[in-house]
Amino acid sequence: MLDPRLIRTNPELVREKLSRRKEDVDLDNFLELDAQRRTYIGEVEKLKNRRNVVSQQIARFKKEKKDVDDIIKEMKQVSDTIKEYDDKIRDLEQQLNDILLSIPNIPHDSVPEGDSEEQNVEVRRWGQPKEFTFTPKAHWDIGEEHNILDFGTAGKVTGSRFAFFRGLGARLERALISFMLDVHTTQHGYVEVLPPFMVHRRSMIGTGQLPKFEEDAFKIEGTEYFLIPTAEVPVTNMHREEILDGSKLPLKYVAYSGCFRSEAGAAGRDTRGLIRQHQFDKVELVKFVKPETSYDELEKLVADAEKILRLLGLPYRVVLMCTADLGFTAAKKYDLEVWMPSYNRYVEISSCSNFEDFQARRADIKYRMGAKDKPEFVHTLNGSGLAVGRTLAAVLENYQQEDGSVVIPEKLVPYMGGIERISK
RNA sequence: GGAGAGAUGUCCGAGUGGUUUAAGGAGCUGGUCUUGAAAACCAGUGACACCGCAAGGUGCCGGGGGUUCGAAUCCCUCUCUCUCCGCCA
Repeated sequence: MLDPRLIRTNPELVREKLSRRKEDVDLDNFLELDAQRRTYIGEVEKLKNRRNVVSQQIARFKKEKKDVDDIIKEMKQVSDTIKEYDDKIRDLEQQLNDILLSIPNIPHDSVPEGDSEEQNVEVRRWGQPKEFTFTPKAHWDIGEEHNILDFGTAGKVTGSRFAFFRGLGARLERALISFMLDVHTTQHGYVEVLPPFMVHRRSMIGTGQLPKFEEDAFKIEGTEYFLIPTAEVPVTNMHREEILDGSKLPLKYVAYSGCFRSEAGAAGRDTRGLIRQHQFDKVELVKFVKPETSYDELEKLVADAEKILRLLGLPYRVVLMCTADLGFTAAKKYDLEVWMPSYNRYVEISSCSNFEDFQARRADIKYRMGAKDKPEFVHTLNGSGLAVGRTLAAVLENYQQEDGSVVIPEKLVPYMGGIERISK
């Protein structure tokens, strides 16, 4: 959510900044309703003041046994008008809020302008894609060969875009989760959280998944609960409607969760394998920071996520998203893309964003330095550290051997109970 | 799922329709006293949000709605917490 005051006082600036997203945003309606709202508030507050004053007068007069019928009759009138204006204001505020919730975040000035993913900018690469002496297999073939991934049975039991992990596949998934959590808690200072996998509507609005993208989410029938599409939602909303102690910032959390995405519109892409599933595991990093540090914190967040790929020895690159590929809520976003041999290209495995105060406004998360200071909105950030299913896919593909076996990355061996290789 | 109890300012806690539209205490800030501190005493201080250039005003006693000239107080509804029962990993 943008600052309504900024829109009111400097609509041209907002318009110009938003135009970099190549999206048409109508601010005129907002400005019009906003002006109306303030007019009504001015009127109704005058009346309320009169009501308060006269109410006390009535009490006094009654005590003195004076006649108050006329005043009460008049006050009835005033009261009705107040109700009328309050209704009007409520209605206007509802409309204004709906508009505010549907306006995307303003891109940071350092974000390149673009109208498609073509204009995303590669920032750096790490590692060399391995030269295979044979034709590398796709991870779903490797997985089925070793009977560690089973998509067919998942189709029978649930439907398409679900998977069974079994045997060493299940163990590898679990090993990756533990490994990532351990690195982020012990080396990067994050506090581990295991959140609810369902949240109510207000939380989904708080982080920006709703109201615009309801068709992407799974909703539990007969309840107001949504399956979380990412741990970002419950973890960011942990501090909703709170005023945090500024001296305790930044707050850093790492959370494992299952993630559930319907992505109704995305059918047809990446239909095979683990890349695009309705349910997947993710280890998510979330930070609450002071505004002046948020861009430094974003760089650190990216580095923390990169660390996992480095420790696993998976080649990757970092890409800065252009304005068209930012998503609704981010002011700036980097993607980490891991090398996937069967795709013969880099594939997104993490997305790290600074939302500035966009989510903080929606979820009402503030901080205060001293007891006398005014509370201010925090900046929130998050990033995958990493998407676990895709990491498993990347491990299978990058570590496959000519004989069909898969070598377990050194750092994962302790988490695999000493197993160094998956083979038949 | 059933029954009951509760939700008040930073904290504790009073307050069942109007004589301060949040008492009293703690805390916090300043002062007196003291070599210093504590204690005591005196004074001040009540989150937060909105409107306004400002003065000031308005809202806020878990959320929302209603009754009334007037609601923390009465009514409806929702949420959460606690206790007991049922069910259950």
